[in-house]
Amino acid sequence: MDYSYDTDLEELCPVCGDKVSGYHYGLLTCESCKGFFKRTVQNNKRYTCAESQDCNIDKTQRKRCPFCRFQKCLNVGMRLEAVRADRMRGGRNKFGPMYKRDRALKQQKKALIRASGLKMEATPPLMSSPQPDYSFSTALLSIPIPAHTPLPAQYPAYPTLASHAIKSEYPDHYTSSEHYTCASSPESVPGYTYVDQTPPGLTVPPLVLEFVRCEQDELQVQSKISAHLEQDTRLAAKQERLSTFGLMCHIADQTLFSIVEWARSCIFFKELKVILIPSSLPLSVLMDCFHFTLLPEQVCSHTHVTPIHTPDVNPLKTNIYSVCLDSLKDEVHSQKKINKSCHWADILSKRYYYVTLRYVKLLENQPYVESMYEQVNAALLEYTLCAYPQFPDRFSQILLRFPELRALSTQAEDYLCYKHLSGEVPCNNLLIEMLHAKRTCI
DNA sequence: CTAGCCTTGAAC
DNA sequence: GTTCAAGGCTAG
Repeated sequence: MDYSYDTDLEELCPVCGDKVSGYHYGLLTCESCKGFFKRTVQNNKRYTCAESQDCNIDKTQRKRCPFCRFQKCLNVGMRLEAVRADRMRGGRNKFGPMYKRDRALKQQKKALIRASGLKMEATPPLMSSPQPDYSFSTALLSIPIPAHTPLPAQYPAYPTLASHAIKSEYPDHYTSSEHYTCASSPESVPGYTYVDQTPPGLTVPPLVLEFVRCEQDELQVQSKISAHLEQDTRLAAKQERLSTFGLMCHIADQTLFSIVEWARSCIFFKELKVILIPSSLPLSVLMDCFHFTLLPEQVCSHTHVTPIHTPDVNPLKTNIYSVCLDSLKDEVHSQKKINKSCHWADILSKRYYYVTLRYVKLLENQPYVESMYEQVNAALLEYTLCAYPQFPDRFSQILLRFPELRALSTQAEDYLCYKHLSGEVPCNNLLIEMLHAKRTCI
Protein backbone atom coordinates (compact mmCIF):
# COMPACT_ATOMS: atom_id res chain seq x y z
CA MET A 1 0.00 0.00 0.00
CA ASP A 2 1.30 3.41 -0.87
CA TYR A 3 1.06 5.99 1.87
CA SER A 4 3.00 8.65 0.06
CA TYR A 5 -0.06 10.86 0.14
CA ASP A 6 0.75 11.61 3.73
CA THR A 7 4.39 10.77 4.20
CA ASP A 8 5.59 12.97 1.39
CA LEU A 9 4.11 15.96 3.11
CA GLU A 10 5.89 15.16 6.32
CA GLU A 11 9.31 14.70 4.84
CA LEU A 12 9.80 18.17 3.48
CA CYS A 13 12.23 20.58 5.07
CA PRO A 14 10.22 23.47 6.50
CA VAL A 15 12.92 25.87 5.36
CA CYS A 16 13.51 24.90 1.73
CA GLY A 17 11.26 21.95 0.98
CA ASP A 18 14.11 19.54 0.36
CA LYS A 19 14.02 16.03 1.78
CA VAL A 20 14.56 15.91 5.52
CA SER A 21 17.47 13.91 6.87
CA GLY A 22 16.46 13.89 10.53
CA TYR A 23 15.98 16.17 13.49
CA HIS A 24 18.43 19.01 13.46
CA TYR A 25 18.55 21.90 15.94
CA GLY A 26 15.03 21.42 17.15
CA LEU A 27 13.08 20.08 14.20
CA LEU A 28 13.08 17.98 11.08
CA THR A 29 15.16 19.64 8.39
CA CYS A 30 17.24 18.72 5.37
CA GLU A 31 20.98 18.14 5.51
CA SER A 32 21.85 21.35 3.73
CA CYS A 33 19.80 23.61 5.99
CA LYS A 34 21.28 21.82 8.97
CA GLY A 35 24.76 22.60 7.69
CA PHE A 36 23.83 26.14 6.78
CA PHE A 37 22.37 26.81 10.21
CA LYS A 38 25.41 25.31 11.92
CA ARG A 39 27.90 27.35 9.86
CA THR A 40 25.96 30.53 10.41
CA VAL A 41 25.75 30.18 14.16
CA GLN A 42 29.19 28.69 14.77
CA ASN A 43 30.94 31.32 12.73
CA ASN A 44 28.67 34.12 13.89
CA LYS A 45 27.97 35.06 10.30
CA ARG A 46 26.11 38.18 9.27
CA TYR A 47 24.38 38.37 5.97
CA THR A 48 22.51 41.10 4.21
CA CYS A 49 19.60 40.88 1.85
CA ALA A 50 19.91 42.57 -1.52
CA GLU A 51 16.14 42.66 -1.91
CA SER A 52 13.46 43.43 0.63
CA GLN A 53 14.17 40.69 3.15
CA ASP A 54 11.34 38.52 1.95
CA CYS A 55 13.08 36.28 -0.57
CA ASN A 56 11.46 33.03 -1.40
CA ILE A 57 13.47 30.12 -0.03
CA ASP A 58 13.14 26.81 -1.79
CA LYS A 59 15.45 24.05 -2.85
CA THR A 60 16.59 25.78 -6.01
CA GLN A 61 16.89 29.28 -4.61
CA ARG A 62 18.14 28.66 -1.08
CA LYS A 63 21.70 29.63 -1.99
CA ARG A 64 20.70 33.00 -3.32
CA CYS A 65 19.93 34.81 -0.09
CA PRO A 66 21.54 33.49 3.09
CA PHE A 67 19.97 36.35 5.04
CA CYS A 68 16.44 35.27 4.26
CA ARG A 69 17.38 31.64 4.56
CA PHE A 70 18.63 32.15 8.09
CA GLN A 71 15.59 34.24 8.96
CA LYS A 72 13.44 31.41 7.77
CA CYS A 73 15.45 28.91 9.79
CA LEU A 74 14.68 30.96 12.91
CA ASN A 75 11.07 31.51 11.96
CA VAL A 76 10.30 27.86 11.49
CA GLY A 77 11.81 27.20 14.89
CA MET A 78 15.43 26.10 14.53
CA ARG A 79 17.12 26.53 17.88
CA LEU A 80 20.28 28.55 18.30
CA GLU A 81 21.08 26.91 21.60
CA ALA A 82 21.25 23.48 19.98
CA VAL A 83 24.48 24.59 18.31
CA ARG A 84 27.18 23.77 20.79
CA ALA A 85 29.47 26.54 21.87
CA ASP A 86 32.13 24.04 22.88
CA ARG A 87 31.76 22.15 19.61
CA MET A 88 31.70 18.87 21.45
CA ARG A 89 30.84 16.03 19.13
CA GLY A 90 28.49 13.12 19.56
CA GLY A 91 26.13 12.42 22.38
CA ARG A 92 22.62 13.68 22.86
CA ASN A 93 21.09 16.94 23.99
CA LYS A 94 18.04 18.04 25.94
CA PHE A 95 15.89 17.96 22.84
CA GLY A 96 16.00 14.19 22.77
CA PRO A 97 12.69 13.64 24.57
CA MET A 98 11.05 16.31 22.44
CA TYR A 99 12.16 14.59 19.25
CA LYS A 100 10.93 11.30 20.54
CA ARG A 101 7.55 12.66 21.45
CA ASP A 102 7.21 14.33 18.08
CA ARG A 103 8.01 11.06 16.40
CA ALA A 104 5.33 9.37 18.47
CA LEU A 105 2.73 11.95 17.49
CA LYS A 106 3.65 11.65 13.85
CA GLN A 107 3.34 7.91 14.08
CA GLN A 108 -0.06 8.26 15.67
CA LYS A 109 -1.16 10.55 12.89
CA LYS A 110 0.21 8.20 10.26
CA ALA A 111 -1.56 5.29 11.87
CA LEU A 112 -4.83 7.15 11.59
CA ILE A 113 -4.21 7.85 7.95
CA ARG A 114 -3.24 4.26 7.42
CA ALA A 115 -6.36 3.07 9.21
CA SER A 116 -8.39 4.35 6.32
CA GLY A 117 -5.74 4.23 3.66
CA LEU A 118 -7.93 2.30 1.32
CA LYS A 119 -10.70 4.76 1.73
CA MET A 120 -8.38 7.63 0.95
CA GLU A 121 -7.24 5.93 -2.20
CA ALA A 122 -10.74 5.09 -3.25
CA THR A 123 -11.92 8.67 -2.98
CA PRO A 124 -9.96 11.60 -4.36
CA PRO A 125 -8.49 14.03 -1.84
CA LEU A 126 -10.96 16.57 -0.59
CA MET A 127 -8.89 19.36 -1.94
CA SER A 128 -5.96 19.86 -4.15
CA SER A 129 -2.51 20.23 -2.67
CA PRO A 130 -2.69 23.29 -0.47
CA GLN A 131 -0.73 26.00 -2.13
CA PRO A 132 -0.48 28.69 0.51
CA ASP A 133 -2.63 31.59 -0.50
CA TYR A 134 -1.32 34.41 1.59
CA SER A 135 -3.57 37.07 0.19
CA PHE A 136 -6.57 34.96 0.93
CA SER A 137 -5.89 34.58 4.61
CA THR A 138 -4.94 38.20 4.85
CA ALA A 139 -8.26 39.12 3.35
CA LEU A 140 -9.99 36.92 5.85
CA LEU A 141 -8.68 38.78 8.79
CA SER A 142 -9.81 42.22 9.58
CA ILE A 143 -6.38 43.32 10.69
CA PRO A 144 -3.29 43.35 8.52
CA ILE A 145 -1.14 40.27 8.57
CA PRO A 146 2.19 40.64 6.78
CA ALA A 147 1.78 38.68 3.59
CA HIS A 148 5.13 37.02 3.50
CA THR A 149 6.15 36.92 7.12
CA PRO A 150 3.96 34.38 8.79
CA LEU A 151 5.55 35.15 12.14
CA PRO A 152 6.00 38.49 13.77
CA ALA A 153 9.37 39.93 12.95
CA GLN A 154 10.62 39.69 16.47
CA TYR A 155 14.09 38.72 15.44
CA PRO A 156 15.81 42.00 14.88
CA ALA A 157 17.93 41.23 11.87
CA TYR A 158 21.27 40.26 13.22
CA PRO A 159 21.77 41.67 16.65
CA THR A 160 20.22 38.45 17.91
CA LEU A 161 22.99 36.36 16.64
CA ALA A 162 25.75 38.68 17.61
CA SER A 163 24.57 40.04 20.91
CA HIS A 164 23.41 37.05 22.80
CA ALA A 165 25.82 34.37 23.74
CA ILE A 166 25.34 31.21 21.83
CA LYS A 167 24.89 29.09 24.83
CA SER A 168 26.06 25.54 24.81
CA GLU A 169 23.64 23.09 26.23
CA TYR A 170 26.38 21.20 28.00
CA PRO A 171 26.85 23.36 31.07
CA ASP A 172 23.13 23.10 31.74
CA HIS A 173 23.11 19.51 30.88
CA TYR A 174 25.79 18.58 33.32
CA THR A 175 25.36 21.01 36.15
CA SER A 176 21.88 22.43 36.17
CA SER A 177 18.96 20.52 37.50
CA GLU A 178 16.77 23.57 37.46
CA HIS A 179 15.56 23.48 33.90
CA TYR A 180 15.82 19.86 33.21
CA THR A 181 14.54 18.04 36.20
CA CYS A 182 12.27 15.08 36.41
CA ALA A 183 9.46 17.41 35.45
CA SER A 184 10.53 17.16 31.86
CA SER A 185 11.81 13.65 31.96
CA PRO A 186 10.39 11.27 29.41
CA GLU A 187 8.22 9.48 31.92
CA SER A 188 6.24 12.57 32.72
CA VAL A 189 5.68 13.61 29.14
CA PRO A 190 2.25 12.51 28.08
CA GLY A 191 2.36 10.11 25.20
CA TYR A 192 6.07 9.69 25.43
CA THR A 193 6.05 5.94 25.24
CA TYR A 194 3.28 5.89 22.71
CA VAL A 195 3.82 3.58 19.80
CA ASP A 196 0.62 2.94 17.94
CA GLN A 197 -2.62 2.55 19.75
CA THR A 198 -4.99 3.06 16.91
CA PRO A 199 -7.74 0.53 17.52
CA PRO A 200 -7.57 -2.23 14.95
CA GLY A 201 -10.04 -1.76 12.17
CA LEU A 202 -10.67 1.87 13.03
CA THR A 203 -12.19 3.78 10.16
CA VAL A 204 -11.52 7.46 10.28
CA PRO A 205 -13.91 9.61 8.27
CA PRO A 206 -12.13 11.29 5.35
CA LEU A 207 -13.20 14.67 6.61
CA VAL A 208 -11.55 14.09 9.98
CA LEU A 209 -8.44 12.85 8.22
CA GLU A 210 -8.39 15.98 6.16
CA PHE A 211 -8.61 18.06 9.32
CA VAL A 212 -5.82 16.12 10.92
CA ARG A 213 -3.71 16.47 7.82
CA CYS A 214 -4.15 20.23 7.90
CA GLU A 215 -3.07 20.48 11.50
CA GLN A 216 0.16 22.31 12.12
CA ASP A 217 3.22 20.39 12.98
CA GLU A 218 3.09 20.54 16.72
CA LEU A 219 6.80 20.44 17.27
CA GLN A 220 7.23 23.37 14.94
CA VAL A 221 4.59 25.40 16.72
CA GLN A 222 6.15 24.63 20.07
CA SER A 223 9.60 25.44 18.81
CA LYS A 224 8.41 28.77 17.51
CA ILE A 225 6.81 29.60 20.82
CA SER A 226 9.86 28.55 22.78
CA ALA A 227 12.19 30.48 20.54
CA HIS A 228 10.11 33.64 20.70
CA LEU A 229 9.67 33.41 24.42
CA GLU A 230 13.37 33.03 24.86
CA GLN A 231 13.92 36.07 22.75
CA ASP A 232 11.41 38.12 24.70
CA THR A 233 12.78 36.96 28.00
CA ARG A 234 16.22 38.02 26.93
CA LEU A 235 15.02 41.42 25.79
CA ALA A 236 13.29 42.01 29.09
CA ALA A 237 16.64 42.45 30.73
CA LYS A 238 15.48 43.62 34.13
CA GLN A 239 12.82 40.97 34.32
CA GLU A 240 14.20 37.49 34.66
CA ARG A 241 10.93 35.69 34.31
CA LEU A 242 7.81 36.40 32.34
CA SER A 243 4.62 36.40 34.31
CA THR A 244 2.24 33.56 33.75
CA PHE A 245 -0.15 35.97 32.09
CA GLY A 246 2.61 37.26 29.84
CA LEU A 247 3.42 33.72 28.87
CA MET A 248 -0.19 33.01 28.03
CA CYS A 249 -0.35 36.13 25.88
CA HIS A 250 2.68 35.04 23.95
CA ILE A 251 1.35 31.56 23.45
CA ALA A 252 -1.94 33.05 22.32
CA ASP A 253 -0.15 35.26 19.83
CA GLN A 254 1.77 32.39 18.35
CA THR A 255 -1.39 30.35 18.29
CA LEU A 256 -3.07 33.04 16.24
CA PHE A 257 -0.42 32.80 13.61
CA SER A 258 -0.87 29.05 13.63
CA ILE A 259 -4.58 29.52 13.10
CA VAL A 260 -3.93 31.73 10.12
CA GLU A 261 -1.60 29.10 8.70
CA TRP A 262 -4.19 26.48 9.40
CA ALA A 263 -6.98 28.46 7.78
CA ARG A 264 -4.95 28.65 4.60
CA SER A 265 -5.25 24.93 4.15
CA CYS A 266 -8.78 24.52 5.43
CA ILE A 267 -11.08 23.11 2.80
CA PHE A 268 -14.01 25.21 3.89
CA PHE A 269 -12.19 28.48 3.72
CA LYS A 270 -11.68 27.87 0.06
CA GLU A 271 -15.40 28.31 -0.34
CA LEU A 272 -16.02 31.07 2.15
CA LYS A 273 -15.44 34.72 1.51
CA VAL A 274 -16.47 36.11 4.84
CA ILE A 275 -14.59 36.87 7.98
CA LEU A 276 -14.89 33.89 10.24
CA ILE A 277 -11.82 33.83 12.33
CA PRO A 278 -12.55 36.62 14.81
CA SER A 279 -15.83 35.12 15.90
CA SER A 280 -14.24 31.80 16.69
CA LEU A 281 -11.05 33.17 18.04
CA PRO A 282 -11.46 32.90 21.77
CA LEU A 283 -12.41 29.27 21.59
CA SER A 284 -9.60 28.38 19.23
CA VAL A 285 -7.10 30.10 21.41
CA LEU A 286 -8.53 28.46 24.45
CA MET A 287 -8.23 25.08 22.83
CA ASP A 288 -4.65 25.64 21.92
CA CYS A 289 -3.78 26.97 25.33
CA PHE A 290 -5.31 23.81 26.67
CA HIS A 291 -3.21 21.88 24.24
CA PHE A 292 -0.10 23.43 25.67
CA THR A 293 -1.07 22.81 29.22
CA LEU A 294 -0.45 19.17 28.49
CA LEU A 295 3.21 19.91 28.14
CA PRO A 296 3.92 22.96 30.22
CA GLU A 297 7.18 21.74 31.62
CA GLN A 298 8.44 20.88 28.21
CA VAL A 299 7.82 24.37 26.92
CA CYS A 300 9.14 25.97 30.05
CA SER A 301 12.25 23.88 30.40
CA HIS A 302 13.55 25.50 27.25
CA THR A 303 12.40 28.98 27.94
CA HIS A 304 13.32 29.72 31.54
CA VAL A 305 9.87 31.05 32.23
CA THR A 306 7.53 30.26 35.03
CA PRO A 307 5.66 27.06 34.29
CA ILE A 308 2.03 27.56 33.41
CA HIS A 309 0.86 25.36 36.21
CA THR A 310 2.59 27.41 38.88
CA PRO A 311 0.02 28.29 41.52
CA ASP A 312 -1.61 31.43 40.35
CA VAL A 313 -4.52 33.43 41.58
CA ASN A 314 -6.06 33.91 38.20
CA PRO A 315 -9.55 32.50 38.65
CA LEU A 316 -10.31 32.47 34.97
CA LYS A 317 -7.31 30.37 34.23
CA THR A 318 -8.18 28.00 36.99
CA ASN A 319 -11.64 27.77 35.57
CA ILE A 320 -10.47 27.00 32.06
CA TYR A 321 -8.02 24.45 33.27
CA SER A 322 -10.44 22.79 35.59
CA VAL A 323 -12.88 22.24 32.75
CA CYS A 324 -10.17 20.88 30.52
CA LEU A 325 -8.65 18.78 33.22
CA ASP A 326 -12.04 17.47 34.32
CA SER A 327 -12.53 16.37 30.80
CA LEU A 328 -9.24 14.54 30.89
CA LYS A 329 -10.01 13.01 34.25
CA ASP A 330 -13.32 11.74 32.90
CA GLU A 331 -11.38 10.08 30.18
CA VAL A 332 -8.98 8.42 32.57
CA HIS A 333 -11.83 7.34 34.81
CA SER A 334 -13.85 5.87 31.98
CA GLN A 335 -10.91 3.92 30.72
CA LYS A 336 -10.20 2.52 34.14
CA LYS A 337 -13.82 1.66 34.71
CA ILE A 338 -13.91 -0.72 31.83
CA ASN A 339 -10.65 -2.18 33.00
CA LYS A 340 -8.75 -1.00 30.00
CA SER A 341 -5.22 0.18 30.31
CA CYS A 342 -5.27 3.93 30.45
CA HIS A 343 -2.55 5.48 28.46
CA TRP A 344 -1.65 9.11 28.08
CA ALA A 345 -1.73 8.47 24.40
CA ASP A 346 -5.43 7.70 24.61
CA ILE A 347 -5.88 11.06 26.17
CA LEU A 348 -3.83 12.70 23.51
CA SER A 349 -6.19 11.28 20.97
CA LYS A 350 -8.63 13.83 22.32
CA ARG A 351 -6.66 16.15 20.17
CA TYR A 352 -8.62 14.89 17.21
CA TYR A 353 -11.84 15.86 18.84
CA TYR A 354 -10.59 19.33 19.31
CA VAL A 355 -9.40 19.53 15.76
CA THR A 356 -12.92 18.76 14.71
CA LEU A 357 -14.45 20.97 17.35
CA ARG A 358 -12.51 23.88 16.02
CA TYR A 359 -14.06 23.43 12.63
CA VAL A 360 -17.50 23.07 14.06
CA LYS A 361 -17.15 26.26 16.02
CA LEU A 362 -15.49 28.09 13.22
CA LEU A 363 -18.32 27.46 10.87
CA GLU A 364 -21.09 28.29 13.23
CA ASN A 365 -23.70 30.91 12.40
CA GLN A 366 -22.72 31.30 8.80
CA PRO A 367 -25.28 30.90 6.04
CA TYR A 368 -23.24 28.71 3.78
CA VAL A 369 -21.96 26.55 6.54
CA GLU A 370 -25.10 24.80 7.66
CA SER A 371 -24.41 21.90 5.36
CA MET A 372 -20.76 21.95 6.30
CA TYR A 373 -21.76 21.91 9.92
CA GLU A 374 -23.73 18.76 9.28
CA GLN A 375 -20.83 17.18 7.47
CA VAL A 376 -18.49 17.97 10.30
CA ASN A 377 -20.93 16.65 12.85
CA ALA A 378 -21.45 13.49 10.87
CA ALA A 379 -17.72 12.98 10.60
CA LEU A 380 -17.24 13.54 14.30
CA LEU A 381 -20.07 11.19 15.12
CA GLU A 382 -18.68 8.52 12.84
CA TYR A 383 -15.24 8.92 14.31
CA THR A 384 -16.35 8.73 17.91
CA LEU A 385 -18.49 5.68 17.21
CA CYS A 386 -15.63 3.88 15.49
CA ALA A 387 -12.85 4.96 17.81
CA TYR A 388 -14.79 4.50 21.04
CA PRO A 389 -17.51 1.96 20.46
CA GLN A 390 -17.67 1.39 24.20
CA PHE A 391 -18.84 4.99 24.70
CA PRO A 392 -21.77 5.43 22.34
CA ASP A 393 -22.76 8.74 23.92
CA ARG A 394 -19.37 10.34 23.50
CA PHE A 395 -20.53 12.44 20.60
CA SER A 396 -23.40 13.95 22.52
CA GLN A 397 -21.13 14.53 25.50
CA ILE A 398 -18.79 16.50 23.32
CA LEU A 399 -21.67 18.62 22.09
CA LEU A 400 -22.73 19.18 25.66
CA ARG A 401 -19.39 20.82 26.32
CA PHE A 402 -20.09 23.54 23.83
CA PRO A 403 -22.15 25.92 25.97
CA GLU A 404 -19.60 25.65 28.74
CA LEU A 405 -16.75 26.39 26.39
CA ARG A 406 -18.68 29.19 24.80
CA ALA A 407 -19.21 30.78 28.18
CA LEU A 408 -15.55 30.41 29.03
CA SER A 409 -14.67 31.85 25.70
CA THR A 410 -16.66 34.97 26.48
CA GLN A 411 -15.10 35.16 29.92
CA ALA A 412 -11.67 34.87 28.37
CA GLU A 413 -12.47 37.68 26.01
CA ASP A 414 -13.72 39.91 28.80
CA TYR A 415 -10.72 39.08 30.92
CA LEU A 416 -8.36 39.99 28.11
CA CYS A 417 -10.15 43.27 27.54
CA TYR A 418 -9.90 44.05 31.22
CA LYS A 419 -6.20 43.24 31.20
CA HIS A 420 -5.80 45.32 28.10
CA LEU A 421 -7.49 48.31 29.65
CA SER A 422 -5.35 48.07 32.74
CA GLY A 423 -2.28 48.04 30.54
CA GLU A 424 -1.10 44.58 31.42
CA VAL A 425 -1.14 43.07 27.96
CA PRO A 426 2.27 43.08 26.29
CA CYS A 427 2.68 45.53 23.45
CA ASN A 428 1.80 44.48 19.92
CA ASN A 429 -0.39 41.67 21.12
CA LEU A 430 -2.18 40.33 18.11
CA LEU A 431 -4.90 38.67 20.11
CA ILE A 432 -5.97 42.00 21.59
CA GLU A 433 -5.90 43.64 18.20
CA MET A 434 -8.12 40.98 16.77
CA LEU A 435 -10.56 41.10 19.62
CA HIS A 436 -10.70 44.83 19.21
CA ALA A 437 -11.30 44.41 15.50
CA LYS A 438 -14.07 41.99 16.22
CA ARG A 439 -15.82 44.35 18.63
CA THR A 440 -15.65 47.24 16.24
CA CYS A 441 -17.10 45.00 13.52
CA ILE A 442 -20.15 44.16 15.56
C1' DC B 1 30.26 28.74 0.63
C1' DT B 2 27.53 24.60 -0.15
C1' DA B 3 25.98 20.12 0.86
C1' DG B 4 26.74 15.24 1.04
C1' DC B 5 29.06 12.01 3.64
C1' DC B 6 31.83 10.76 7.80
C1' DT B 7 32.93 10.50 12.87
C1' DT B 8 31.63 10.85 17.51
C1' DG B 9 29.50 9.67 21.90
C1' DA B 10 25.53 10.04 25.50
C1' DA B 11 21.24 7.94 25.92
C1' DC B 12 18.82 4.04 25.32
C1' DG C 1 25.56 -2.92 21.06
C1' DT C 2 22.54 0.41 18.65
C1' DT C 3 20.68 5.02 17.71
C1' DC C 4 20.94 9.31 15.79
C1' DA C 5 21.81 14.25 16.30
C1' DA C 6 25.65 16.70 17.18
C1' DG C 7 30.32 18.41 14.80
C1' DG C 8 33.91 17.62 11.02
C1' DC C 9 35.69 17.06 6.40
C1' DT C 10 36.12 18.13 1.66
C1' DA C 11 34.84 17.76 -3.40
C1' DG C 12 32.90 21.06 -6.28
